[in-house]
Amino acid sequence: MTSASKSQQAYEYLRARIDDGRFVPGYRLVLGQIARELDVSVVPVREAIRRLEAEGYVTFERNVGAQVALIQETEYLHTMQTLSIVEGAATSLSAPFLTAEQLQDARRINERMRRVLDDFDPHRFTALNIEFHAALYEACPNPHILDLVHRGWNRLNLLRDTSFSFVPGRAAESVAEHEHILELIEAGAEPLEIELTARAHRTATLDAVLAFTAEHKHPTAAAPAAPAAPPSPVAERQLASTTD
Amino acid sequence: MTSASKSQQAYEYLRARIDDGRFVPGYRLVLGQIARELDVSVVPVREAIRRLEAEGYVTFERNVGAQVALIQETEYLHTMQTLSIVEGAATSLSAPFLTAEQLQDARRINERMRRVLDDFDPHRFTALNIEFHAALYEACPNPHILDLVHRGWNRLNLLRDTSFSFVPGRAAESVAEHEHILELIEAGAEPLEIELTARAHRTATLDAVLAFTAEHKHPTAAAPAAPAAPPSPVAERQLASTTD
DNA sequence: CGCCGCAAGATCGTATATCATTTCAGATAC
DNA sequence: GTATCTGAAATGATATACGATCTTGCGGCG
Repeated sequence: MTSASKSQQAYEYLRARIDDGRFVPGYRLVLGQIARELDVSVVPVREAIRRLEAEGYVTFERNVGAQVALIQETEYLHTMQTLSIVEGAATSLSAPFLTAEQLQDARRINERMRRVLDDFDPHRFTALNIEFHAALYEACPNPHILDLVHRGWNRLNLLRDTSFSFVPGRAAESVAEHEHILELIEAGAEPLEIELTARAHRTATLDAVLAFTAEHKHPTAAAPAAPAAPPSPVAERQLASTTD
Repeated sequence: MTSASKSQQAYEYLRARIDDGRFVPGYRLVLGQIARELDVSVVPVREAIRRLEAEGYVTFERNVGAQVALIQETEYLHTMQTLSIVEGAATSLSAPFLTAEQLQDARRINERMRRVLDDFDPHRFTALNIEFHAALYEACPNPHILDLVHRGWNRLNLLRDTSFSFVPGRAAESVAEHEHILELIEAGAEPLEIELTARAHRTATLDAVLAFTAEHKHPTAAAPAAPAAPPSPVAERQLASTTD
């Protein structure tokens, strides 16, 4: 049994370490060193890094080398906004194909999330959250959109373990909104309504995180132009302000 | 002046040939042969192909080689649907940032499209169409979404030169819808309205192409399950039927 | 004291060489 | 006549080697 190619091994090795945070953003990826660790030559490692580069996981500079992609301040905003759009679409497109059984599964996952609320474990809650949403959008018949959703979630993983660690109240709201989405799908609601509800669900999390961090951020590094911004649609303004 | 790296050269070489159709889908990419043509060794060519693979332009099988990605029957549908979603979002997000001048530019492009209608040149019309839409979405502040739109257009390029070659009446409708979108933006319409209008614009093209091909397709290869399907929302049903 | 230039080390870029796998033609057996 | 086996040719996979480029630290000079 010939194992996977060295190139593939290297890809998986790097990808795993980037995903779980052992290689933090900015971490320098030295070809020779990685090759030695894997006991291969540098050629397959280079190929793996090319793939990761094309996927946005690492940045590469000629004659300088690769490093785990740096995330800007605004990266979280952009990722969440993008995900809100593609996930909303995927959920809506997926809805007509969900069987009663699959909807039951989703509801069971949401029930487990509700129980986790009592003895709150952000990591577990986030894992269930992914499971719940995946159950709703995986039936999307358009593979491109599905791929975009997966990429969005992956990128989100890079950014921080979970949004729910930061915003206390958000988890409970989230469970309630999940139930609402389930009801819409079961009732055979208009696709657009499902899409916009799913989108709003994500946007609400984004807004909650932004509002929370805006309040709790180190006052030393306070926002320069908006010392006491009103709390409402934070996301929209923040995203707009990142045009530079 | 050191030129771009060999790896980059190879990437651009292949990409150009895939984009303009000299390398048709299914075309076998033999490493050694390409390396000889470019007068480089195979290593940089391999790296280039890894990038193209990650971007979906080529498929790769171990110990067998690479070929230009094959497009399934449904690929056009999926690409257009995905593009309708991300382009709609990008246009909507971009709208608030468009200056009066930029809107003027877009309108001028649309006027040129209108003039092309008289002496119809599908290729030229398509080029202007890209220009028009780019003018409207390029101001989108979210780089991820912008990237998705670009990828969508690129993939569309691979599929066929233009949708407008196929559907006679669609070009004129398209120009009219462009004008409508411009008016919405100028009037400062709700973001959601802009988004859905831009989305519907693309969906309408998709529907027109589907309806046209359904009618004019070789009767020998007729649709198996829907011999005389009603004409209305073709796209939705077609997309649904591709779940397999 | 700080800036500039130079040299050494680190790292990347590419070519070449060798091994592994696949493919396919031709031969052989049934 | 067909099927299966076999071996050579084509191609991909990886390792090694060497030259190119960048980074860094040290020493001289203003």
